[in-house]
Amino acid sequence: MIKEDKKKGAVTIFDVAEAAGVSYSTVSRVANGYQFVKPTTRKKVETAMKQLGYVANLKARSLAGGRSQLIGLLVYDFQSSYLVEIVRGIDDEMSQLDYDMMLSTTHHRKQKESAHVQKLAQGMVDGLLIVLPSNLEAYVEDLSRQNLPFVLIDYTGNETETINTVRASNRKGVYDATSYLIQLGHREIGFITGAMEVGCSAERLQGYQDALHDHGLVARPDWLLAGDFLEMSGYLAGKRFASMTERPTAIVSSNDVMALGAITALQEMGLRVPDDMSIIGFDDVPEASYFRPKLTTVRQPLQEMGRIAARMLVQMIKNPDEPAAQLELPTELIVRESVRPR
Amino acid sequence: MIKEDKKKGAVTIFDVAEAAGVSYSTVSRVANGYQFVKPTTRKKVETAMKQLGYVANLKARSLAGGRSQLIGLLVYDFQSSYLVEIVRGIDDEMSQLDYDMMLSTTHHRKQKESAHVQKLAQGMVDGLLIVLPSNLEAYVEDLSRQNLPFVLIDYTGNETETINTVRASNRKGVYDATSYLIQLGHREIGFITGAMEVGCSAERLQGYQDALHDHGLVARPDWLLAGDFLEMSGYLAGKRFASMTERPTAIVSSNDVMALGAITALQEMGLRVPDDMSIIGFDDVPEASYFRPKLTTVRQPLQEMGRIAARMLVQMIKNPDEPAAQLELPTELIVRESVRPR
DNA sequence: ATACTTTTTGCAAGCGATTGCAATGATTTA
DNA sequence: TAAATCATTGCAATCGCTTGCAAAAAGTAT
Repeated sequence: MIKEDKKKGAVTIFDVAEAAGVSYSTVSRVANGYQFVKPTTRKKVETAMKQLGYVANLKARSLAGGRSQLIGLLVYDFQSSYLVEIVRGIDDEMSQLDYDMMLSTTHHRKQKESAHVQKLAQGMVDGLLIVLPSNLEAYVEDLSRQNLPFVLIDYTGNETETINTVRASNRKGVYDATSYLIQLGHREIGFITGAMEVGCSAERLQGYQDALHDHGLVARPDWLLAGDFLEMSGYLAGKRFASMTERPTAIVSSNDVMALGAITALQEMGLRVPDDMSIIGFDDVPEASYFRPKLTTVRQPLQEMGRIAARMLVQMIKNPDEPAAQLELPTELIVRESVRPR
Repeated sequence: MIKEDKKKGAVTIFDVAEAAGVSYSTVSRVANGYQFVKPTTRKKVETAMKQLGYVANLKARSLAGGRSQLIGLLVYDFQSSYLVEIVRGIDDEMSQLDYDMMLSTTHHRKQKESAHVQKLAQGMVDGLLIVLPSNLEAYVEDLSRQNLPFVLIDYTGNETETINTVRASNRKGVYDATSYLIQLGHREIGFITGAMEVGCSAERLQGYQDALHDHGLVARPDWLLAGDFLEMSGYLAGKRFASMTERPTAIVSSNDVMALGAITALQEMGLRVPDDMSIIGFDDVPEASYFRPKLTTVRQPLQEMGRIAARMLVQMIKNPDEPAAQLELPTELIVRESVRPR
């Protein structure tokens, strides 16, 4: 009845205040769980809120300085399973922590990145989760200045000591994968790189090179093919490898999607995997185990990374003075069917 | 210089107004592309905005009644590829239309649905895109009352004439798939249903039954197994089919994920697909073509559905008087490797 | 130059919350 | 019983922006 007065449906704290016979500030305090409210008053207000179906207006709340229970999620793409997996982890955790997320996709348009960051920051989020390849310097400063908490996922850069990051052990993961191949008797091992503007690509390459070196092998430059994390580049690399007169007996790919592309290419060229060529990926995206042969790969705990980043962020939001942390999660070699002893 | 006065970084319209020597309302008008602003003034303001790096504060803007360029996206889950595909389409289109999206996942918690809807609606979005199984009555009324534009994706219900929906031809898709099997000589055809609380499940089942009927075949009740769209239920159905003494020669599954589960089960029981059993899915999620045997399936244009829904919504936002439309997109039979003539 | 339009601008009133500060009531202490 | 203390509550100012309304400026016709 009472609420029918107003034209538009929205029930405000004033409506609740009137219904409960208290002032609007008291309603606000109840809504925010402020401690100094007389229990009986609290009850009255809560009843009124329930009865009127009051829902806080986020824009107003966060404009006035409160929390919006909204975090921003900035990713560069949404097509790759890699990102979807991370987002799944984030979504899962955030939804348990009662946060919603605002998703912004830059679609690789570099110039848009910092505009997006600005928009989100000045916008309405309590914190930011960022999965972007690089170009960080452009907005990190802005963010710190506005002291908006943020966590970088899978970012690999230098001056990282003062900011929160969550990543996987890229170097070690590839190092282990390469060592595994070597233990299986492989001596001629090729490598497909990721997009080199992304920090982790260099780390993975390093893992490959270190492993060869530590086992007394030398990396042949012609077996180091440049990829960009997309399937097509893996496919092309596969074609290249297949048509070499001296070809390696095993290949390490900087991610699963390229590995899958490479296998397709190899098969098209009449080579069998793993009989004629072993291949190992990185990430362990869902497709890796659907594909036949099932892909042997280095699992990066993507969902877990998302979850942890989410928790870190909420932690930062609650306590902004928390010192920054850099987490590196362990990777794990998942043995399936795409590798065979030499 | 000027902006350094303020403690916090945020540049407001007041700062811009001062720098440009005009009133704040003028700045607001320029920011919103209002027509009655003298060109020279507009230029001055724009220069000042650029120089100070002004970014509109969304919360304030939408609180005051403006647009937020934000749409809400309500899904019940984020684990299935089916939803991810739809979201991909939406993201793609929305980002071109310069909207951001706020993602809320209900994680199947029914009671949370309407709370989420409320939150988003009272929150700050200009419109809502909803992918939820059912339970619609609970909030559709709320939405209409607040006249917040919204579009339902893949919703199948009755009283749908007054609301915007985008869906695929579920019945026809399964009808075609079943007919295809029949044309290939199959006479004994099993079926795995989806979760029956979801509207499209009934439609798909109907398609199966209609096809059998139209070809003079009768549906055997013991070949109609209940699934819930998740892989495990497909797997269990596969086991059931495999262990029947009289088993069908082909199976139609209400979605791909269950079909994949069923194939796994059949293989485990020593049956070859498609040699001993043909199977056909629905959706055409990415996994369908990675799997071996590659899955023959009915493609539902998921990304396209997302894109179209996005466009419809933006249309509604711009012109709220637009009449509601119900779009049904055609499905398409994708022939791969999991079906063989009887 | 005067009166009348038509553009451009500025002021002020919200939008729906949060919060510091002051006032009220209740409870203790002396 | 008065004074002092502490939990409760209310008022008013703010957050940054949109917009109706009225005043100022510019342009036209007389």
